[in-house]
Amino acid sequence: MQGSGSNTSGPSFCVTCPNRLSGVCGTILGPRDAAGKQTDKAPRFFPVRAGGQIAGRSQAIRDVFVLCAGWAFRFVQLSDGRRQIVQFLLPGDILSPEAVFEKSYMFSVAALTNVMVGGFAHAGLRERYAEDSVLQAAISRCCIAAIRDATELAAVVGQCSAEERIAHLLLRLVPRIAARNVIREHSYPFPLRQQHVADAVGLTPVHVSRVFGLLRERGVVSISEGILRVSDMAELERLGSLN
Amino acid sequence: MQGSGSNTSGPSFCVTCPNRLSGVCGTILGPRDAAGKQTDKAPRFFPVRAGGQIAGRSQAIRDVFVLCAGWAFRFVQLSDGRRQIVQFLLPGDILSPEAVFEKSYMFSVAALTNVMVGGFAHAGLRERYAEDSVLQAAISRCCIAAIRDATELAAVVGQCSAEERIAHLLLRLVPRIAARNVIREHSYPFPLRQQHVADAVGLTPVHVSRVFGLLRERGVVSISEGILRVSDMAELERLGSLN
DNA sequence: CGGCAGTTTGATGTTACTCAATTTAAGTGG
DNA sequence: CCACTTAAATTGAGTAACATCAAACTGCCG
Repeated sequence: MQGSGSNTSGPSFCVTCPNRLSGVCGTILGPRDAAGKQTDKAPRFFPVRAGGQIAGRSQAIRDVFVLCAGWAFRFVQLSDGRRQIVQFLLPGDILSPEAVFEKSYMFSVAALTNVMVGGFAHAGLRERYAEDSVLQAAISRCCIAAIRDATELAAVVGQCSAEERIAHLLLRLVPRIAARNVIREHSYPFPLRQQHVADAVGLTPVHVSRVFGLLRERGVVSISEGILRVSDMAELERLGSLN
Repeated sequence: MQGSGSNTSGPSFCVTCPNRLSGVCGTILGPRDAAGKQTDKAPRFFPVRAGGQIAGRSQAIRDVFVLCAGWAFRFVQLSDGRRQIVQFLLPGDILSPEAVFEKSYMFSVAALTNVMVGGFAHAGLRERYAEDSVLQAAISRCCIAAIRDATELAAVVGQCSAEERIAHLLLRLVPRIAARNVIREHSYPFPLRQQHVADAVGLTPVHVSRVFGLLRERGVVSISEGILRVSDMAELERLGSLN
């Protein structure tokens, strides 16, 4: 894990993030201690720069991390440099739900933008997990969501065309972004490079560029200056919905 | 769910299956009642014919199913007929770990061969889940494994060539088959049609046939009469291992 | 023997990849 | 604020991998 260990007192991110994981954050956070001093219950906060790795596969787990601010992504790294991005992480998301149960990370996580992560001591969390049924339920939901998302990704990547894959990615991302942040109606902050999109849907960046070009010409979506504009949601759904 | 509701008394499958899920089975099974009469704790047994559907997406969950005998597979069905097989299920496997927590199935499950499934009443299981920490741990392991497998599948399908994908599939399957059943050294029962392989790795059946042809010529693996022979495990690992 | 499901093979088409050049955007230091 | 530098996106041409279509072949069962 890179980034200094100094503890800028973290923003109270969980109060303000109305996403599916707020339950987890709210529960885990519990007693918000003075200045992020690590106790069994209060988290430590770490800043990580864009591009920096936050967790690596097979690395021993000391903390369970929650993303407080910025974007990150979970990915599988192959030995020859290829990588599959499995999930983009937004504020409030747990970086890696398996961290609660396992001894080492199964996948890697890296920062997409500059981020702030909150780390909860693994041991302390396990203790509370045993007693706290609300926490259990939250983590369960989280794991189930991870199963659903990973399975759906496999289906999309295995069965769908380039256009469908990209549409699906955007379709899943938009409501999650919207729950946190909207620029204007139908405009969302979108810090991904085309390389990220490519790694997430199993295409090359140049092909991603071509598909985005087509979608732009057809007036479906357009991306510029880090902003995603959805002009034709119906068409996007037609392309990217699995059902 | 098809298959008659009559209860042939199920085989005591869990005693004999030394796989990662035996813990779950052993725990869930608990009191093995007289003749499969449904109580809160004892399972009901259902036979399902090859090809028959066992669970369907969005279907309400009444039972949590465990595969007792035969092969099955979990898959995502797209509206236009395409499907992605997400996992092949062997005796001892839970058909769908999310069934413990959710109200409806997220994915579909079908029988590959004739199978016998054991169904545990969802309500009863939930009750026991709240109290039984061994059961909780077993289900957690199961969910974590599902996350790992689905994520790895997404990575393979998203990033790897046809040959690599097929090698990976076999590589993951062989130890699981071996834990239950081996014909001779390096020979394993393998009931999959090439269509199943195709749906599992995101290729067409004819391309699967070609790749199998190559692998056979190169003396890596060969399949005939429902038996998979692995002649060159080292090469299979070189091709199919993610690391 | 005939029919059927599954596999194999060949010929051809399409999608997406590769390589390389160009344009645009985003920083950076003067 | 502007020249300079670098990263990202776009565009074009050629190619490889896989899909599609169709026919032939195999083993199996009635």
